Amino acid sequence: MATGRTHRPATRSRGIPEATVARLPLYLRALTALSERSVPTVSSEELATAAGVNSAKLRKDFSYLGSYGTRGVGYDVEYLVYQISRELGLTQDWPVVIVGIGNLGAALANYGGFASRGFRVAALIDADPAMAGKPVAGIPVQHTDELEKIITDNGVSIGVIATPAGAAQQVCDRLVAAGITSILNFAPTVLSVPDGVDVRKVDLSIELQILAFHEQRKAGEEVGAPEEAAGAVPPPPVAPHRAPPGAPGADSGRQGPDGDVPAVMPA
Amino acid sequence: MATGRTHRPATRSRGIPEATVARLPLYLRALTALSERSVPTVSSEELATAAGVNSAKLRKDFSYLGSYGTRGVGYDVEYLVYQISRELGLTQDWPVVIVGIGNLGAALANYGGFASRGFRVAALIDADPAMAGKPVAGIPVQHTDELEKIITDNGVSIGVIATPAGAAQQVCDRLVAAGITSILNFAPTVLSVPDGVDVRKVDLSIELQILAFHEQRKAGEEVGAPEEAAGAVPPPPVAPHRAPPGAPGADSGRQGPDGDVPAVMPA
DNA sequence: CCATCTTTGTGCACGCGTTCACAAAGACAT
DNA sequence: ATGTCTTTGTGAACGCGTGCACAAAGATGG
Repeated sequence: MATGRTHRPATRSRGIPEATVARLPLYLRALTALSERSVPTVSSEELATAAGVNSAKLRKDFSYLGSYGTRGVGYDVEYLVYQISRELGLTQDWPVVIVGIGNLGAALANYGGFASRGFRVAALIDADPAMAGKPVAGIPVQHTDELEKIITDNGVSIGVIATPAGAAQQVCDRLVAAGITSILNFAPTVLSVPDGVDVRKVDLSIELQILAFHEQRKAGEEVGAPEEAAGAVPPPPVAPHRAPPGAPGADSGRQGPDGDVPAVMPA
Repeated sequence: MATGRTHRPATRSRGIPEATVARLPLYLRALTALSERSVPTVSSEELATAAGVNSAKLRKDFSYLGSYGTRGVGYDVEYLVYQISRELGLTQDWPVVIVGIGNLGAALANYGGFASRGFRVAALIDADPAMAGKPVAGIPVQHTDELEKIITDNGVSIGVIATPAGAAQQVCDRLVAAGITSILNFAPTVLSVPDGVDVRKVDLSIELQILAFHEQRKAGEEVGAPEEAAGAVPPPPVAPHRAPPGAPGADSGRQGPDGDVPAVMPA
């Protein structure tokens, strides 16, 4: 997958493992589809297949929520949809603000899916004065100066950061100071936040790099062990200080726009 | 984080744990920043802080790549940048195709960051005939009919799916049939692929739901145990078949555009 | 009311990943 | 050279997550 866990090792609330929480949305999606087809009940086997997981894992996940199944029959779809929604807190309204209305921010704002499942775009915020007032997805963009006021007035607790990497930490600090306790970060930076604030990150660059790693591995196995040019692994730095011995100019002069691109970006 | 792992449990190639591979891009990013500031060496402690991880973890991660550090000094920045880049396969060119040029697809295409780190957008593909030929981010969009030809002609092995959920599996099948072995999926669907094909997914909806879960938990702890309205947990379905007893109409009639939205979307 | 058959819920074992804690390696000063 | 001080590399313990396999629960049919 393309997401990454951040800090906060075990959030184990009432005993629900973090790994299970991460799968609940998957089950919910599959169940919603079944619900729309008016399927009354579903077995762990069927649902597991639909969600792309192991049936034993699914049953164990559900066991953390309680015993909602009926042996010999399976799970009641509607009931399970309700239970999971409630457990995830989707039965209530979650106002969300998106900061950084560039290409990605605009795409996220236009993304109608927000409305369903209890998430509502309360405001769009951007630092560019030229953007102020301009409607994006039917919502007028507001200037960063209004950030604090917007957060408090709307009781927003979830913020989405889609700014360039350079502005992310600063925006993050302001969001947290204004009372936000959950952040979804699209900027390619490590955000530092105080305890009690959750951060999850979405990073296209990292995902691509992980895929490249496996891709290279696959290609390498086929041939035997091509391992780059010739001398497999260049010898470690013998004279550690100053310029490294074996390090070729491969990545030299690699600055450019790197490190300040809008949302999801390499490195 | 906002990404999710898909199938392929242990990819443990030459002994590099999957968890370590997922962190290498993080280290690389921090190292690149240091490199640009011309910092010659860095200790595991400093680098770990910059990457937002534990120093012991970082050292163990690097130990899988080999002994590239110097005791009493730290790691040579340039050398490490090279080693990690090579390990991740970033020293070679990776042509990528983006399928589904809607809001998100366009945002990804416009995202200049692709260029750095060896990733190159080889083509943009969309099913809408009206989009054909229209340039997005300077690259003319091509029709889906050309998909197979584009893949083979350019030797593309990595594909990005940014189509509506309904079209994702179909597009995925065609990509795989055409020879693609790595897929980054932005559509809110579980893709099934044959062995040997890696899939990673980015799902805004799931990330938001996970944040909502923790947010609800935080709010609940403060007050005591508000747990919804009154009767904490509605009794389990006594008459399992037919309509579930306690299930309120909370999520009823929840179809709408759900399940066919462009890229990242709820449920 | 009993037998059979389906499917859940979970005890258990295993493996991966994380973290601690420290010995060894090497830089640096004297 | 020798000693001190810094920092790496890793052995070992621990905990979480996964998957197997099965007993118990309940539906269903006679």
